[in-house]
Amino acid sequence: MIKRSKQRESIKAFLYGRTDHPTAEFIYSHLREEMPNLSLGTVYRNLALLAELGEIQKISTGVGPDHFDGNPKPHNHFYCTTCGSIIDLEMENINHIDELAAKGFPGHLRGHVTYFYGLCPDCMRVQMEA
Amino acid sequence: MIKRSKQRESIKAFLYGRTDHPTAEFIYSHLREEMPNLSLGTVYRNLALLAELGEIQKISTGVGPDHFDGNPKPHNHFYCTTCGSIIDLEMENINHIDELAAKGFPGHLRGHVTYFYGLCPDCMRVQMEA
DNA sequence: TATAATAATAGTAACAGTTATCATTATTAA
DNA sequence: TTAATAATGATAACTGTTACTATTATTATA
Repeated sequence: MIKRSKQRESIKAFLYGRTDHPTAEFIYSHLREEMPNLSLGTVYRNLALLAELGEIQKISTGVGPDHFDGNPKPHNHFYCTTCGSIIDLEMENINHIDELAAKGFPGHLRGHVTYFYGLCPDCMRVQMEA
Repeated sequence: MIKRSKQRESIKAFLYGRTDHPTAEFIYSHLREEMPNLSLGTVYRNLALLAELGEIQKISTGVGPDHFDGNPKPHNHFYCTTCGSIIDLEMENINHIDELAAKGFPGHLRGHVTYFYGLCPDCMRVQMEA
């Protein structure tokens, strides 16, 4: 049985109020300005819970810390290999790749995770100037 | 300037001799039977180097430890969410998704990482029996 | 509205996986 | 054969995350 908490609601509101994809640490350090005794463990615990409930998304690139997305609707992400930021991609969906993968595979394929990588617009600009 | 080493060659030979996708720890504990004073750091160091040289592949699912693939040719992987094993998929290539993603993206897209997930054949069998 | 049950918290310790340090050893160019 | 230096083993340190526990907050119900 889930009981509401100020902390969880703040975390959710924080994520819903932005379109970037902050890390647990980032969320923690920002919310702490308003809730000085918020605990990092609480942030992790609630991010995991919210992701499990399908209210937010967890993004694990395998490089550096996980990022979190306040938008729970399925969409693709871009990862900048220079600054580490995550950016939403507006592109047609690619779910047909699941059929391609499932064809002839003897297990049970449930889905896929994809992220695209390269240089984000900001880092591209910096590189041009140098 | 790269100097050869017994350790690196053993690691490479170990990976080239199998079609599964062992972790650094697995490689370490197996090679240690023949090289009792092999160090785990050496395994990590060489796996990173070999991956950088493009002689092997590093697979980061974001869940648990990284896995390594002795086959450096691009191909797709399946990750079993029950036992954690990584399996090669034989499927047509999906590089066209890069064009879909790059279309209208203002940064520089260099590529993508995809892994498919679900239940591997072994875990599926176990589940059937239960 | 008061109480009792229990979910959630803060603070902290512990953990997994990996990388860094550094004195010693192995490889290789000259 | 020697000198330069890349690689090693052993271990410490690090990053990101999860687990533990006593205390506090929330909520169902009396």
